[in-house]
Amino acid sequence: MTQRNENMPKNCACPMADAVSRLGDRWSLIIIRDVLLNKKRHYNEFLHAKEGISTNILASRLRMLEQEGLLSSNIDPTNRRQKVYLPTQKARDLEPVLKALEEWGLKYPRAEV
Amino acid sequence: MTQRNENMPKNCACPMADAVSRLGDRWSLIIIRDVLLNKKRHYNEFLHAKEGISTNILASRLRMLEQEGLLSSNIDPTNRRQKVYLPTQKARDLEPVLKALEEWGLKYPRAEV
DNA sequence: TTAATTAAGTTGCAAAAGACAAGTCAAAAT
DNA sequence: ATTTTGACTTGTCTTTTGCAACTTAATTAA
Repeated sequence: MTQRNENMPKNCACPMADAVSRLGDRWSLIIIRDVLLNKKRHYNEFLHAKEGISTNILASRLRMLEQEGLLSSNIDPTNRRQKVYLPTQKARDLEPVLKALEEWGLKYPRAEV
Repeated sequence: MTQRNENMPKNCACPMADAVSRLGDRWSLIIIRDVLLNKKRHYNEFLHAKEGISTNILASRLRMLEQEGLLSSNIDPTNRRQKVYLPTQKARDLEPVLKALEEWGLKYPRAEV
């Protein structure tokens, strides 16, 4: 299990740094994007995002996002081996962050495409 | 030198993921916050951010942010051993991202303070 | 009704990134 | 001339990531 930057002080008094310490890794926001904007709901859908996350990292991120209260999960009653992940309000409230990142990314695409 | 997630495809066609692959680590946005909002300009000021970045990581991040065109650096003419880092427009355009993260962080402070 | 497939993981190992302490080196202050 | 300071680098250790292979239970196919 990942441990979100334990050496940052817990009460760092800067909500922005606080947010970064919880979301500032390479995958959390990608998963949030997929569940929020691309309506992905299952492990396999997240796994096949074109960014290419690996299975163990995906599993640990889903677990962590659930612990952080950004995702909820239930077993699909119609197919008991499918797990359904859903975004919480806490995740939905990240949409402005995604939007802002998207706009910046559009304005400044990476150099050596 | 850090290498921002080389295994993400370069042309991943999602500007948001593209932005995350360049800024989604524990320190880049903290440094951008300091240079942008807290008007920090020198290595030592960044170093003493209350989040506690270590010297080698700070050096590599400053170098990388400069390469990415988010910071410019010049030697202070009045004190030739001081290096002055300044944000570029590209960095200033991250302000909406910082704002959005801050608002989310305010609404959802970390649990076990 | 046994056999194959599939969803959602786990395990093991190598490589990369991060943390911490100590050291370097040139410029400036004493 | 000596000490202090700013901006780093180096070395070592730990943590996180990436990759491949394996597991387990549920479902589908033969």
